[in-house]
Amino acid sequence: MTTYYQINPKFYVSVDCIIFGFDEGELKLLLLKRNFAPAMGEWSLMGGFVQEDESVDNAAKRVLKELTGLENVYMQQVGTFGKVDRDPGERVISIAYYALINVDEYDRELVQQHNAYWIKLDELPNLIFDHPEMIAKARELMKHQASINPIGFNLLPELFTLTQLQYLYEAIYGEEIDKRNFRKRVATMDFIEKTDFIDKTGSKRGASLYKFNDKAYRKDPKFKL
Amino acid sequence: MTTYYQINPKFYVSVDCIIFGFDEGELKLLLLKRNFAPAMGEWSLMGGFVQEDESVDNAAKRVLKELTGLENVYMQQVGTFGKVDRDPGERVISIAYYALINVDEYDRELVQQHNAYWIKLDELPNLIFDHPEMIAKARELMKHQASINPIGFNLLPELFTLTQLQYLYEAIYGEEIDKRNFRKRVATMDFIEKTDFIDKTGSKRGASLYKFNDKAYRKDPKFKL
DNA sequence: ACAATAAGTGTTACTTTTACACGATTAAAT
DNA sequence: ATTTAATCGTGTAAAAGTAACACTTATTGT
Repeated sequence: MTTYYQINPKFYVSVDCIIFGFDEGELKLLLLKRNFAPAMGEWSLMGGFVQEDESVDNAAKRVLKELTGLENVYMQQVGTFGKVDRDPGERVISIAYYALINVDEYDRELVQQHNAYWIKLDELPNLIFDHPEMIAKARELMKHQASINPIGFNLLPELFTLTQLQYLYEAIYGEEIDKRNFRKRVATMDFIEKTDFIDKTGSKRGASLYKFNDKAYRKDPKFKL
Repeated sequence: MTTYYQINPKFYVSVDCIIFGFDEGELKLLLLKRNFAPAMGEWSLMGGFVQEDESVDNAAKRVLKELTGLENVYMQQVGTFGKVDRDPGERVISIAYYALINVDEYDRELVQQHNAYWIKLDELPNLIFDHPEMIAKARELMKHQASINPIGFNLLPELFTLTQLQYLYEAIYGEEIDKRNFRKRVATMDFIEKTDFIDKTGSKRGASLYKFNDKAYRKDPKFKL
């Protein structure tokens, strides 16, 4: 079409996914022990190259689906990493996204095929390239967004106890939260609804199960935890 | 080197700059009335293509310098815009950055050569492509960052009155601020230092001029306005 | 029946935020 | 010389929000 663009160089563009899960009271990331080139044998985020026919956002969704089988997952762009030598093989500009998934629901077979494992956030191995920087930025961003938007529920099953919710937020913030103050705040948010179901697995007494009501949230979207 | 990458497509990658200035009590953006292709005659952000030998961040700095002559400017990445058809001419993936500059200091001749003008934020013209979306996101991000980091001072001259500082934050937040409460908060931040200079241009009485002391800030980096 | 375990529940002190009005100073006009 | 006009600079009190803190309840397993 125009000749305007042609004097400029073109680049490989990739996406990298920081996939958060919440399991056994801890935040974890789904990481690849690479059994493919480049950097075979090393740990990395799940990534892939943007293709001609897809937006960058859709590339991130595709890459997440390739690993987990999941669609309609909450994802957020973290930032673009564009140092000249960030990938020692070739120049690649990469856009990082984070995803919040429920660890009960992903496709275990696909994950195994990719040689991916859930690793606790405080036990991360060495990772290739600038992936540690991507993770650090994703963590900060997720922490901030989770404090003012009800996105944490993406990490929980549909029904959850208040104790589970509190442990999740303690993991996100990296600090303990007072139980009574936490429950007081939850009580102000009508979209966190008590159900008639009881969870008996966590205690002898049993704990009420709650659910997040998205429709009620959108009527009065005020969230703070 | 490896053949691993070669099956993947490459893309033009550009940067677009949302350049904020503060003048006559209002926030403004430096926008181009394009006298070049494509979209000649229309309004746009200042942009440019990433080159082989520069990081994406450095491309943004270069593009800002091409228009304003300024270096060492506060810039922040806003996000990456990667829809397939966002540029109708060719597929271009663009990374938006915002910059905060002091309107007393840019190179007026360069700006004139580029046919660029300062436009009030609430009087923006129609802009090409997804530039309005970039601006909206930059504004939100800048507002948030300016509330918790002392970056607003980049928009002011080295010496400023408290009234100027207040008007700046009113412009950033889009709402009025109580004068006494504002000054009380400023008084808690020792790195906003009163100087012996008096500004007589704004009032008959004269107002003390203050300056931001970066070294003092770094000793006790707590900012909130 | 009692021991063990997690669930559930209010009050008080403290901190932060908000609302609000007038005298001081000086240049310019009369 | 006096008045006018304009912005600068200052404190208090009420309200809202946040933080600290400990015991009873319900149930299962021994």
